[in-house]
Amino acid sequence: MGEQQKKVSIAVIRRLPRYYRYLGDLLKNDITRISSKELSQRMGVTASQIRQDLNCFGGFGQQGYGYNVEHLYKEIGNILGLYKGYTTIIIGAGHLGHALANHTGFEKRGFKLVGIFDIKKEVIGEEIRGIKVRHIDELEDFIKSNKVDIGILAIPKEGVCEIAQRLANLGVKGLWNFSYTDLDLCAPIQVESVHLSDSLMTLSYQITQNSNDE
Amino acid sequence: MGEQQKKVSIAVIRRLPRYYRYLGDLLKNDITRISSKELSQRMGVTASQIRQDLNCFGGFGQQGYGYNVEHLYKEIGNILGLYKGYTTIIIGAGHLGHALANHTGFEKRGFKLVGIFDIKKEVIGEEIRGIKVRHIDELEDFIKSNKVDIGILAIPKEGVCEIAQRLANLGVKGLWNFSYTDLDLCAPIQVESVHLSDSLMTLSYQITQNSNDE
DNA sequence: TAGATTGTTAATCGATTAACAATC
DNA sequence: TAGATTGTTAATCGATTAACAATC
Repeated sequence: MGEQQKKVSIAVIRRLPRYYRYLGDLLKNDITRISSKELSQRMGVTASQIRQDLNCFGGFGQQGYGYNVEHLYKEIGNILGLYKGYTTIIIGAGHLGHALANHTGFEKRGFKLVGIFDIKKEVIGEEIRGIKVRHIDELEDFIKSNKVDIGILAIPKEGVCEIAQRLANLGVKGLWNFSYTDLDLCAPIQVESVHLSDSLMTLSYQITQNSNDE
Repeated sequence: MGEQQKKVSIAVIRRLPRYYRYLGDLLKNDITRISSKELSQRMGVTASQIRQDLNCFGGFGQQGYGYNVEHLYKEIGNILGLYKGYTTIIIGAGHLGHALANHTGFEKRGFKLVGIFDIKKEVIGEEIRGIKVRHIDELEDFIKSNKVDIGILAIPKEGVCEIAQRLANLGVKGLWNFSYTDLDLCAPIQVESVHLSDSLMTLSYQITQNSNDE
Protein backbone atom coordinates (compact mmCIF):
# COMPACT_ATOMS: atom_id res chain seq x y z
CA MET A 1 0.00 0.00 0.00
CA GLY A 2 1.09 3.57 -0.36
CA GLU A 3 3.94 3.09 -2.72
CA GLN A 4 2.75 3.14 -6.26
CA GLN A 5 4.41 1.93 -9.43
CA LYS A 6 4.18 4.53 -12.16
CA LYS A 7 0.62 4.81 -13.34
CA VAL A 8 -0.53 1.93 -15.50
CA SER A 9 -2.22 3.10 -18.68
CA ILE A 10 -5.91 2.58 -19.15
CA ALA A 11 -5.20 0.52 -22.27
CA VAL A 12 -3.35 -2.04 -20.17
CA ILE A 13 -6.04 -2.11 -17.50
CA ARG A 14 -8.78 -2.75 -20.02
CA ARG A 15 -6.86 -5.78 -21.26
CA LEU A 16 -6.54 -7.35 -17.82
CA PRO A 17 -10.09 -8.76 -17.67
CA ARG A 18 -9.50 -10.39 -21.03
CA TYR A 19 -6.34 -12.07 -19.81
CA TYR A 20 -8.29 -13.14 -16.76
CA ARG A 21 -10.96 -14.68 -18.94
CA TYR A 22 -8.53 -16.62 -21.12
CA LEU A 23 -6.59 -17.86 -18.11
CA GLY A 24 -9.84 -19.01 -16.52
CA ASP A 25 -10.61 -21.01 -19.66
CA LEU A 26 -7.14 -22.56 -19.65
CA LEU A 27 -7.56 -23.47 -16.00
CA LYS A 28 -10.88 -25.15 -16.76
CA ASN A 29 -9.12 -27.18 -19.41
CA ASP A 30 -6.49 -28.30 -16.89
CA ILE A 31 -3.66 -26.48 -18.59
CA THR A 32 -1.14 -25.68 -15.88
CA ARG A 33 1.48 -23.61 -17.73
CA ILE A 34 1.52 -21.33 -20.73
CA SER A 35 4.08 -19.21 -22.51
CA SER A 36 3.41 -15.68 -23.62
CA LYS A 37 3.83 -16.95 -27.16
CA GLU A 38 1.09 -19.54 -26.97
CA LEU A 39 -1.26 -17.24 -25.10
CA SER A 40 -0.64 -14.58 -27.69
CA GLN A 41 -1.70 -16.94 -30.46
CA ARG A 42 -4.90 -17.89 -28.66
CA MET A 43 -5.78 -14.28 -27.94
CA GLY A 44 -4.68 -12.72 -31.19
CA VAL A 45 -2.24 -10.27 -29.65
CA THR A 46 1.55 -10.12 -29.59
CA ALA A 47 3.56 -12.02 -27.01
CA SER A 48 5.50 -8.86 -26.43
CA GLN A 49 2.37 -7.03 -25.40
CA ILE A 50 1.41 -9.73 -22.92
CA ARG A 51 4.83 -9.63 -21.30
CA GLN A 52 4.87 -5.84 -21.19
CA ASP A 53 1.38 -5.71 -19.73
CA LEU A 54 2.08 -8.24 -17.00
CA ASN A 55 5.35 -6.62 -16.09
CA CYS A 56 3.48 -3.46 -15.16
CA PHE A 57 2.49 -5.38 -12.05
CA GLY A 58 5.49 -7.60 -11.42
CA GLY A 59 7.30 -10.63 -12.80
CA PHE A 60 4.82 -13.48 -12.73
CA GLY A 61 6.68 -15.75 -15.12
CA GLN A 62 9.80 -17.83 -15.12
CA GLN A 63 12.41 -17.88 -17.85
CA GLY A 64 12.42 -21.07 -19.82
CA TYR A 65 9.08 -22.12 -18.35
CA GLY A 66 6.49 -19.47 -18.99
CA TYR A 67 3.62 -18.70 -16.64
CA ASN A 68 1.83 -20.90 -14.17
CA VAL A 69 -1.81 -20.55 -15.23
CA GLU A 70 -3.41 -20.82 -11.82
CA HIS A 71 -0.94 -18.49 -10.20
CA LEU A 72 -1.26 -15.87 -12.91
CA TYR A 73 -5.04 -16.17 -12.88
CA LYS A 74 -5.14 -15.49 -9.17
CA GLU A 75 -2.63 -12.67 -9.40
CA ILE A 76 -4.68 -10.88 -12.04
CA GLY A 77 -7.83 -11.47 -10.02
CA ASN A 78 -6.04 -9.89 -7.12
CA ILE A 79 -4.87 -6.90 -9.17
CA LEU A 80 -8.44 -6.39 -10.35
CA GLY A 81 -9.68 -6.41 -6.76
CA LEU A 82 -11.90 -9.45 -7.21
CA TYR A 83 -11.11 -10.83 -3.76
CA LYS A 84 -11.92 -7.64 -1.93
CA GLY A 85 -15.51 -8.67 -1.38
CA TYR A 86 -16.91 -5.60 -3.08
CA THR A 87 -20.61 -5.05 -2.63
CA THR A 88 -22.99 -3.46 -5.11
CA ILE A 89 -26.40 -1.89 -5.16
CA ILE A 90 -28.53 -1.33 -8.21
CA ILE A 91 -30.40 1.92 -8.66
CA GLY A 92 -33.35 1.37 -10.97
CA ALA A 93 -35.44 -1.79 -11.04
CA GLY A 94 -36.54 -1.45 -14.62
CA HIS A 95 -35.77 -3.95 -17.34
CA LEU A 96 -32.05 -3.29 -17.27
CA GLY A 97 -31.93 -3.29 -13.47
CA HIS A 98 -33.69 -6.63 -13.46
CA ALA A 99 -31.30 -8.05 -16.03
CA LEU A 100 -28.26 -6.92 -14.07
CA ALA A 101 -29.72 -8.19 -10.79
CA ASN A 102 -30.42 -11.57 -12.31
CA HIS A 103 -27.01 -11.91 -13.92
CA THR A 104 -25.08 -14.41 -11.85
CA GLY A 105 -21.76 -13.80 -13.58
CA PHE A 106 -20.94 -10.78 -11.46
CA GLU A 107 -21.22 -12.73 -8.20
CA LYS A 108 -19.00 -15.40 -9.71
CA ARG A 109 -16.35 -12.72 -10.03
CA GLY A 110 -16.74 -11.62 -6.44
CA PHE A 111 -19.26 -8.79 -6.63
CA LYS A 112 -22.10 -9.21 -4.17
CA LEU A 113 -25.41 -7.49 -4.80
CA VAL A 114 -26.82 -6.26 -1.51
CA GLY A 115 -29.56 -3.84 -2.42
CA ILE A 116 -31.89 -2.63 -5.16
CA PHE A 117 -33.61 0.74 -5.19
CA ASP A 118 -36.31 2.39 -7.23
CA ILE A 119 -38.68 5.30 -7.03
CA LYS A 120 -41.83 3.69 -8.40
CA LYS A 121 -44.34 2.47 -5.85
CA GLU A 122 -45.28 -0.56 -7.97
CA VAL A 123 -41.92 -2.27 -7.73
CA ILE A 124 -41.09 -1.49 -4.09
CA GLY A 125 -41.16 -4.67 -2.06
CA GLU A 126 -40.67 -6.96 -5.02
CA GLU A 127 -37.88 -9.48 -4.56
CA ILE A 128 -35.24 -10.16 -7.19
CA ARG A 129 -33.05 -13.15 -6.44
CA GLY A 130 -33.90 -12.77 -2.80
CA ILE A 131 -33.19 -9.05 -2.64
CA LYS A 132 -36.00 -6.70 -1.83
CA VAL A 133 -36.50 -3.58 -3.90
CA ARG A 134 -36.39 -0.55 -1.59
CA HIS A 135 -37.58 2.99 -2.10
CA ILE A 136 -34.85 5.38 -3.06
CA ASP A 137 -35.60 7.45 0.05
CA GLU A 138 -34.06 4.65 2.10
CA LEU A 139 -30.75 5.01 0.29
CA GLU A 140 -28.97 7.07 2.94
CA ASP A 141 -30.04 4.89 5.85
CA PHE A 142 -29.19 1.72 3.97
CA ILE A 143 -25.68 2.77 3.05
CA LYS A 144 -24.98 4.05 6.53
CA SER A 145 -25.74 0.64 7.97
CA ASN A 146 -24.43 -1.53 5.11
CA LYS A 147 -21.06 -1.44 3.37
CA VAL A 148 -21.67 -0.46 -0.25
CA ASP A 149 -18.70 -0.16 -2.60
CA ILE A 150 -20.28 0.17 -6.02
CA GLY A 151 -23.45 1.82 -7.22
CA ILE A 152 -24.92 0.47 -10.45
CA LEU A 153 -26.91 3.17 -12.19
CA ALA A 154 -29.67 1.67 -14.29
CA ILE A 155 -31.93 4.69 -14.48
CA PRO A 156 -32.70 7.23 -17.20
CA LYS A 157 -30.27 10.08 -17.65
CA GLU A 158 -32.72 12.63 -16.23
CA GLY A 159 -32.33 11.52 -12.63
CA VAL A 160 -28.86 10.09 -12.72
CA CYS A 161 -26.81 13.11 -11.78
CA GLU A 162 -28.59 13.70 -8.49
CA ILE A 163 -28.40 10.04 -7.48
CA ALA A 164 -24.73 9.87 -8.46
CA GLN A 165 -23.96 12.82 -6.25
CA ARG A 166 -25.84 11.28 -3.33
CA LEU A 167 -23.91 8.04 -3.69
CA ALA A 168 -20.64 9.95 -3.88
CA ASN A 169 -21.53 11.88 -0.74
CA LEU A 170 -22.26 8.62 1.06
CA GLY A 171 -18.74 7.38 0.37
CA VAL A 172 -19.53 4.82 -2.33
CA LYS A 173 -16.26 4.14 -4.15
CA GLY A 174 -17.37 3.52 -7.70
CA LEU A 175 -20.26 4.04 -10.07
CA TRP A 176 -21.13 1.76 -12.92
CA ASN A 177 -23.16 4.02 -15.13
CA PHE A 178 -25.59 2.66 -17.73
CA SER A 179 -27.43 5.90 -18.36
CA TYR A 180 -26.98 7.67 -21.65
CA THR A 181 -24.93 10.54 -20.32
CA ASP A 182 -21.46 11.17 -18.99
CA LEU A 183 -21.17 11.74 -15.28
CA ASP A 184 -18.99 14.61 -14.28
CA LEU A 185 -18.88 14.63 -10.51
CA CYS A 186 -16.70 16.73 -8.32
CA ALA A 187 -16.08 13.92 -5.88
CA PRO A 188 -13.42 11.29 -5.32
CA ILE A 189 -15.41 8.53 -6.97
CA GLN A 190 -14.57 6.35 -9.93
CA VAL A 191 -17.02 6.20 -12.80
CA GLU A 192 -17.16 3.50 -15.44
CA SER A 193 -19.79 4.06 -18.07
CA VAL A 194 -21.37 1.52 -20.35
CA HIS A 195 -22.97 3.37 -23.22
CA LEU A 196 -24.87 0.66 -25.03
CA SER A 197 -26.09 2.98 -27.78
CA ASP A 198 -22.53 4.11 -28.46
CA SER A 199 -21.47 0.51 -28.87
CA LEU A 200 -24.33 -0.23 -31.26
CA MET A 201 -23.52 2.88 -33.30
CA THR A 202 -19.92 1.78 -33.58
CA LEU A 203 -21.10 -1.52 -35.00
CA SER A 204 -23.42 0.38 -37.32
CA TYR A 205 -20.49 2.42 -38.60
CA GLN A 206 -18.51 -0.69 -39.32
CA ILE A 207 -21.18 -2.50 -41.28
CA THR A 208 -21.81 0.70 -43.20
CA GLN A 209 -18.15 0.89 -44.12
CA ASN A 210 -18.15 -2.73 -45.20
CA SER A 211 -21.06 -2.06 -47.53
CA ASN A 212 -19.32 1.00 -49.00
CA ASP A 213 -16.10 -0.91 -49.64
CA GLU A 214 -17.66 -3.41 -51.99
CA MET B 1 -19.21 4.43 -52.59
CA GLY B 2 -16.16 2.46 -53.57
CA GLU B 3 -13.53 5.09 -53.03
CA GLN B 4 -12.28 5.01 -49.50
CA GLN B 5 -10.38 7.56 -47.52
CA LYS B 6 -7.47 6.01 -45.68
CA LYS B 7 -8.79 3.83 -42.89
CA VAL B 8 -10.08 5.76 -39.92
CA SER B 9 -8.69 4.48 -36.64
CA ILE B 10 -10.94 2.71 -34.19
CA ALA B 11 -10.15 5.35 -31.57
CA VAL B 12 -11.75 8.01 -33.75
CA ILE B 13 -14.76 5.85 -34.55
CA ARG B 14 -15.45 5.16 -30.90
CA ARG B 15 -15.53 8.89 -30.26
CA LEU B 16 -18.13 9.60 -32.96
CA PRO B 17 -21.15 8.45 -30.93
CA ARG B 18 -20.05 10.73 -28.12
CA TYR B 19 -19.86 13.72 -30.45
CA TYR B 20 -23.27 12.73 -31.73
CA ARG B 21 -24.65 12.69 -28.20
CA TYR B 22 -23.27 16.10 -27.30
CA LEU B 23 -24.45 17.62 -30.55
CA GLY B 24 -27.91 16.17 -29.94
CA ASP B 25 -27.96 17.87 -26.54
CA LEU B 26 -26.89 21.19 -28.06
CA LEU B 27 -29.59 20.87 -30.67
CA LYS B 28 -32.20 20.28 -27.96
CA ASN B 29 -31.02 23.46 -26.28
CA ASP B 30 -31.47 25.39 -29.52
CA ILE B 31 -27.80 26.10 -29.96
CA THR B 32 -27.24 26.49 -33.67
CA ARG B 33 -23.47 26.89 -33.94
CA ILE B 34 -20.48 25.80 -31.95
CA SER B 35 -16.73 26.13 -32.25
CA SER B 36 -14.36 23.26 -31.69
CA LYS B 37 -13.04 25.19 -28.74
CA GLU B 38 -16.33 25.45 -26.93
CA LEU B 39 -17.29 21.87 -27.70
CA SER B 40 -13.92 20.75 -26.42
CA GLN B 41 -14.55 22.46 -23.10
CA ARG B 42 -17.95 20.85 -22.72
CA MET B 43 -16.63 17.40 -23.59
CA GLY B 44 -13.33 17.56 -21.79
CA VAL B 45 -11.19 16.87 -24.85
CA THR B 46 -8.91 19.11 -26.92
CA ALA B 47 -10.24 21.27 -29.72
CA SER B 48 -7.46 19.90 -31.85
CA GLN B 49 -8.73 16.37 -31.43
CA ILE B 50 -12.24 17.35 -32.42
CA ARG B 51 -11.02 19.05 -35.59
CA GLN B 52 -8.71 16.16 -36.45
CA ASP B 53 -11.46 13.62 -35.87
CA LEU B 54 -14.04 15.43 -37.97
CA ASN B 55 -11.60 16.00 -40.77
CA CYS B 56 -11.23 12.27 -41.22
CA PHE B 57 -14.63 12.49 -42.86
CA GLY B 58 -14.57 15.90 -44.51
CA GLY B 59 -14.65 19.57 -43.69
CA PHE B 60 -17.88 20.22 -41.88
CA GLY B 61 -16.95 23.56 -40.44
CA GLN B 62 -16.37 27.06 -41.64
CA GLN B 63 -13.46 29.29 -40.74
CA GLY B 64 -14.38 32.09 -38.42
CA TYR B 65 -17.78 30.57 -37.72
CA GLY B 66 -17.32 27.07 -36.36
CA TYR B 67 -19.76 24.25 -36.96
CA ASN B 68 -23.47 24.33 -37.60
CA VAL B 69 -24.83 22.04 -34.91
CA GLU B 70 -27.72 20.57 -36.83
CA HIS B 71 -25.67 19.97 -39.94
CA LEU B 72 -22.82 18.32 -38.07
CA TYR B 73 -25.25 16.22 -36.05
CA LYS B 74 -26.84 14.91 -39.20
CA GLU B 75 -23.50 14.32 -40.90
CA ILE B 76 -22.22 12.25 -38.00
CA GLY B 77 -25.49 10.35 -37.90
CA ASN B 78 -24.97 9.65 -41.55
CA ILE B 79 -21.39 8.51 -41.08
CA LEU B 80 -22.56 6.17 -38.33
CA GLY B 81 -25.18 4.71 -40.65
CA LEU B 82 -28.12 5.74 -38.49
CA TYR B 83 -30.30 6.58 -41.49
CA LYS B 84 -29.76 3.26 -43.22
CA GLY B 85 -32.81 1.73 -41.57
CA TYR B 86 -30.86 -1.12 -40.08
CA THR B 87 -32.93 -3.91 -38.60
CA THR B 88 -32.05 -6.09 -35.64
CA ILE B 89 -33.06 -9.38 -34.14
CA ILE B 90 -32.37 -10.49 -30.60
CA ILE B 91 -31.24 -14.02 -29.90
CA GLY B 92 -32.10 -14.96 -26.35
CA ALA B 93 -35.25 -13.83 -24.55
CA GLY B 94 -33.79 -14.05 -21.06
CA HIS B 95 -33.45 -11.12 -18.72
CA LEU B 96 -30.90 -9.34 -20.88
CA GLY B 97 -32.80 -10.04 -24.08
CA HIS B 98 -35.92 -8.59 -22.48
CA ALA B 99 -34.05 -5.52 -21.32
CA LEU B 100 -32.58 -4.89 -24.77
CA ALA B 101 -35.94 -5.49 -26.46
CA ASN B 102 -37.64 -3.04 -24.14
CA HIS B 103 -35.02 -0.35 -24.55
CA THR B 104 -36.52 2.32 -26.76
CA GLY B 105 -33.27 4.24 -27.19
CA PHE B 106 -32.05 2.04 -29.99
CA GLU B 107 -35.11 2.70 -32.13
CA LYS B 108 -34.67 6.39 -31.50
CA ARG B 109 -31.29 6.06 -33.16
CA GLY B 110 -32.69 4.24 -36.14
CA PHE B 111 -32.36 0.57 -35.25
CA LYS B 112 -35.56 -1.36 -35.72
CA LEU B 113 -36.11 -4.58 -33.80
CA VAL B 114 -37.92 -7.05 -36.04
CA GLY B 115 -37.55 -10.40 -34.32
CA ILE B 116 -36.73 -12.21 -31.10
CA PHE B 117 -35.66 -15.82 -30.87
CA ASP B 118 -35.16 -18.31 -28.09
CA ILE B 119 -34.88 -22.05 -27.61
CA LYS B 120 -37.00 -22.46 -24.50
CA LYS B 121 -40.58 -23.60 -25.07
CA GLU B 122 -41.89 -21.45 -22.21
CA VAL B 123 -41.07 -18.12 -23.82
CA ILE B 124 -42.00 -18.94 -27.41
CA GLY B 125 -45.08 -16.98 -28.43
CA GLU B 126 -44.64 -14.34 -25.76
CA GLU B 127 -44.79 -10.81 -27.09
CA ILE B 128 -42.29 -8.12 -26.15
CA ARG B 129 -43.22 -4.64 -27.31
CA GLY B 130 -45.41 -6.23 -29.95
CA ILE B 131 -42.77 -8.62 -31.21
CA LYS B 132 -43.41 -12.32 -30.89
CA VAL B 133 -40.68 -14.57 -29.55
CA ARG B 134 -39.99 -17.26 -32.12
CA HIS B 135 -38.23 -20.59 -31.81
CA ILE B 136 -34.65 -20.53 -32.92
CA ASP B 137 -35.44 -23.20 -35.53
CA GLU B 138 -37.34 -20.54 -37.46
CA LEU B 139 -34.21 -18.40 -37.75
CA GLU B 140 -33.27 -19.40 -41.31
CA ASP B 141 -36.79 -18.99 -42.71
CA PHE B 142 -37.26 -15.68 -40.96
CA ILE B 143 -34.06 -14.15 -42.24
CA LYS B 144 -34.69 -15.37 -45.75
CA SER B 145 -38.01 -13.54 -45.84
CA ASN B 146 -37.05 -10.51 -43.73
CA LYS B 147 -34.12 -8.16 -44.06
CA VAL B 148 -31.98 -8.54 -40.95
CA ASP B 149 -28.81 -6.47 -40.64
CA ILE B 150 -27.73 -7.00 -37.03
CA GLY B 151 -27.96 -9.98 -34.72
CA ILE B 152 -27.95 -9.18 -31.01
CA LEU B 153 -26.56 -12.11 -29.07
CA ALA B 154 -28.00 -12.24 -25.58
CA ILE B 155 -27.37 -15.91 -24.85
CA PRO B 156 -24.83 -17.76 -22.72
CA LYS B 157 -21.41 -18.34 -24.21
CA GLU B 158 -22.02 -22.07 -24.61
CA GLY B 159 -24.37 -21.72 -27.56
CA VAL B 160 -23.16 -18.47 -29.02
CA CYS B 161 -20.59 -19.69 -31.50
CA GLU B 162 -22.98 -21.91 -33.40
CA ILE B 163 -25.65 -19.21 -33.57
CA ALA B 164 -23.11 -16.62 -34.66
CA GLN B 165 -21.98 -18.83 -37.50
CA ARG B 166 -25.56 -19.43 -38.60
CA LEU B 167 -26.23 -15.69 -38.66
CA ALA B 168 -23.04 -15.09 -40.60
CA ASN B 169 -24.02 -17.73 -43.13
CA LEU B 170 -27.40 -16.08 -43.58
CA GLY B 171 -25.72 -12.82 -44.58
CA VAL B 172 -26.35 -10.83 -41.44
CA LYS B 173 -23.91 -7.91 -41.50
CA GLY B 174 -23.06 -7.41 -37.86
CA LEU B 175 -23.22 -9.11 -34.49
CA TRP B 176 -23.63 -7.32 -31.20
CA ASN B 177 -22.29 -9.84 -28.77
CA PHE B 178 -23.18 -9.78 -25.07
CA SER B 179 -21.94 -13.26 -24.25
CA TYR B 180 -18.87 -13.63 -22.12
CA THR B 181 -16.60 -14.84 -24.88
CA ASP B 182 -14.85 -13.45 -27.93
CA LEU B 183 -16.27 -14.45 -31.26
CA ASP B 184 -13.74 -15.49 -33.81
CA LEU B 185 -15.63 -16.21 -36.99
CA CYS B 186 -14.21 -16.90 -40.37
CA ALA B 187 -16.85 -14.89 -42.14
CA PRO B 188 -17.21 -11.37 -43.49
CA ILE B 189 -19.22 -10.16 -40.51
CA GLN B 190 -18.51 -7.39 -38.06
CA VAL B 191 -18.55 -8.20 -34.37
CA GLU B 192 -18.91 -5.69 -31.56
CA SER B 193 -18.75 -7.21 -28.13
CA VAL B 194 -20.04 -5.77 -24.88
CA HIS B 195 -18.33 -7.60 -22.06
CA LEU B 196 -20.16 -6.32 -19.01
CA SER B 197 -18.01 -8.27 -16.58
CA ASP B 198 -14.87 -6.81 -18.10
CA SER B 199 -16.25 -3.34 -17.60
CA LEU B 200 -17.14 -4.04 -13.98
CA MET B 201 -13.68 -5.49 -13.34
CA THR B 202 -12.08 -2.37 -14.76
CA LEU B 203 -14.08 -0.31 -12.30
CA SER B 204 -13.05 -2.70 -9.55
CA TYR B 205 -9.39 -2.21 -10.44
CA GLN B 206 -9.78 1.53 -10.25
CA ILE B 207 -11.43 1.67 -6.87
CA THR B 208 -8.83 -0.77 -5.59
CA GLN B 209 -6.09 1.54 -6.80
CA ASN B 210 -7.74 4.51 -5.14
CA SER B 211 -7.81 2.68 -1.82
CA ASN B 212 -4.14 1.72 -2.15
CA ASP B 213 -3.10 5.27 -2.93
CA GLU B 214 -4.33 6.70 0.33
C1' DT C 1 24.63 -28.06 -20.36
C1' DA C 2 21.40 -26.57 -24.13
C1' DG C 3 16.91 -24.86 -25.01
C1' DA C 4 13.26 -22.10 -23.89
C1' DT C 5 11.26 -18.11 -22.46
C1' DT C 6 11.13 -14.38 -19.54
C1' DG C 7 11.96 -9.33 -18.16
C1' DT C 8 13.46 -5.22 -20.04
C1' DT C 9 15.61 -1.92 -23.07
C1' DA C 10 15.53 0.08 -27.61
C1' DA C 11 13.11 0.96 -32.00
C1' DT C 12 8.99 1.74 -34.30
C1' DC C 13 4.62 3.06 -35.01
C1' DG C 14 0.42 5.59 -34.32
C1' DA C 15 -2.33 8.89 -31.93
C1' DT C 16 -2.64 13.29 -29.77
C1' DT C 17 -1.49 17.98 -29.36
C1' DA C 18 0.38 22.31 -30.99
C1' DA C 19 0.99 25.65 -34.40
C1' DC C 20 -0.31 28.40 -38.10
C1' DA C 21 -1.56 29.63 -42.83
C1' DA C 22 -5.94 29.78 -45.17
C1' DT C 23 -10.31 31.79 -45.26
C1' DC C 24 -14.93 32.84 -43.83
C1' DT D 1 -11.22 45.09 -43.05
C1' DA D 2 -10.23 42.74 -38.51
C1' DG D 3 -11.36 38.84 -35.77
C1' DA D 4 -12.41 34.26 -35.33
C1' DT D 5 -11.88 29.70 -36.29
C1' DT D 6 -11.17 26.16 -39.38
C1' DG D 7 -8.30 22.54 -41.96
C1' DT D 8 -3.91 20.73 -42.03
C1' DT D 9 0.97 20.20 -41.34
C1' DA D 10 4.55 19.55 -37.94
C1' DA D 11 6.02 18.26 -33.23
C1' DT D 12 5.25 15.59 -29.33
C1' DC D 13 3.86 12.05 -26.71
C1' DG D 14 2.61 7.40 -25.57
C1' DA D 15 1.77 2.72 -26.81
C1' DT D 16 3.16 -1.27 -29.31
C1' DT D 17 6.52 -4.23 -31.20
C1' DA D 18 11.14 -6.05 -31.74
C1' DA D 19 15.34 -7.50 -29.92
C1' DC D 20 18.22 -9.66 -26.75
C1' DA D 21 20.72 -10.40 -22.43
C1' DA D 22 19.47 -12.73 -18.25
C1' DT D 23 18.19 -16.92 -16.27
C1' DC D 24 15.41 -20.90 -15.25
